[in-house]
Amino acid sequence: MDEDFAKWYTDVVRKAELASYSGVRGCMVVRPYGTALWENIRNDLDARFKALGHENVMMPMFIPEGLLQKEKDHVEGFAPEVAWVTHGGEEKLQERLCVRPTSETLFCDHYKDIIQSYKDLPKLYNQWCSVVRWEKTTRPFLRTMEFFWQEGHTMHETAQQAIDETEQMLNVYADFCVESLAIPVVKGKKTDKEKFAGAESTYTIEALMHDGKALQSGTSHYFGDGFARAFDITFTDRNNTLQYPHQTSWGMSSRVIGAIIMTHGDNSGLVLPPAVAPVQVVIVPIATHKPGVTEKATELCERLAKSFRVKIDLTDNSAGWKFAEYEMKGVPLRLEIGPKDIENNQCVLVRRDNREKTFASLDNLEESIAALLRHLHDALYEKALARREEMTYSVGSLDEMIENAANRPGFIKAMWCGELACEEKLKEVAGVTSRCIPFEQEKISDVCVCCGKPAKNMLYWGKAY
RNA sequence: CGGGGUGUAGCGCAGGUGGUAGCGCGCGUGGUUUGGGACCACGAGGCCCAGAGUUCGAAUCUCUGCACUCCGACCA
Repeated sequence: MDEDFAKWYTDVVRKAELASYSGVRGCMVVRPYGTALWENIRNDLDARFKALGHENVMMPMFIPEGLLQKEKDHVEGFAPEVAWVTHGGEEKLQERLCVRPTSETLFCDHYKDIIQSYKDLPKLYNQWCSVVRWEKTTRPFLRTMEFFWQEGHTMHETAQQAIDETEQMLNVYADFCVESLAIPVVKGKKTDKEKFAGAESTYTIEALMHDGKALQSGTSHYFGDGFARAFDITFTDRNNTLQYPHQTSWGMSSRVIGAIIMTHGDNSGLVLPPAVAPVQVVIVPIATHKPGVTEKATELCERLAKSFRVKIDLTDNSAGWKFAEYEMKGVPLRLEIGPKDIENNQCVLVRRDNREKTFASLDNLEESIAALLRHLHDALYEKALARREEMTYSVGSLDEMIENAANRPGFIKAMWCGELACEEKLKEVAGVTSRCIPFEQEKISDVCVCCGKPAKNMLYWGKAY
């Protein structure tokens, strides 16, 4: 994986059977294993959203051109990458329809109809869907023309409530990454240059991949009342005066699957965090030709299925083949059971992350497995965190920035004056973009790394996917 | 969208001085195996990316597309 990270990545996607290329440029077939992984991610996140009062809806996949154009910054941001439907059957359409690249405009159009009074607020909607962006270059999960995601769109009585929602949802994403994906993230705010088209402010969680490149893993936007004004959404407030509601949107996409691959994967393939792994324990019976082995292993599988996502492999592939196969697929725990184990009322448990083997009694096996899965999750997180720390460093001067950006992959911490010109210059001379203004600030120096004028903030810089 | 690379069996590749194709893995059947990618036998599988051109004849030569891929620029 160190020689050619890009090839390693696409090999893992293919060999672990997450996705295949399709006949459609830039679009992938998400295979059953990849789909099961996405479903687990989705169910986990969905429960977190619903616990906070959000409701799921389903919007149309088409946006009439006129609707898309209502908010100026928004259309300018997305116009270059939308797909247009111009014909219905043989008939040319009166008005072109774009295939949604994101659904702010559709939600606004609908909110206009259903929001009349402060009593109608807040509206906390979310949808799970796919969207299309006409990307120039694509890679499975990281950037595809059609991708899968959820987009939350909420409307609030006051600016403060909307700001609170924006921050709350960013925290939901960050907690999800840590608790379910074992991926450490940096929480922060995007600079104006990097913020979402039409947003007042954009918040982000940034993760660092194995190769030192950053991956934006979730994002949450505060819109103020910009869209509400553009779409003429108004409500009567508690003092019987007409107001514009305040809005947010937030999204996390199937791209996080890319983050999982590039955060935890190793030379043997994928390594999946137990919380979302389609198979948490794979049972490999040994010497199935010996009497009783298959029966005992099957019985064990049925028993464990009550507590874990478990699979038994009874194919006649060799044991060694199965070991390699499930390592490639990132299954967190392998359970081996053979004639010798059966005699001793035990089995062998092997961790995917460090291949550590332990003999476990069949009597309290559920506890042993649960503990190992917990330890594995923690170990994945600690390892990823340690690597991120190792690859995060500070620079104080422009020369140092250029030198390090070229030779040392990772997050680069540096002070910034707040000017767009400096961001553009750093992009040009060092090839780095601002990842975020982290909530956890630290003072490296008093002056901007680029222009030397007084600095406003410390930023994370880096090369991004 | 700019620069490079690659398109031949499911996958990885070879072949190519023009004469309709081969290897390894995988796949099917039968058998022997099974604690780190087992083995034997038989077998199936290809408009050689697409279109046009040159030619008696094109997988091979010439154009033109398209797809994938890597490196930039742009974006979740």
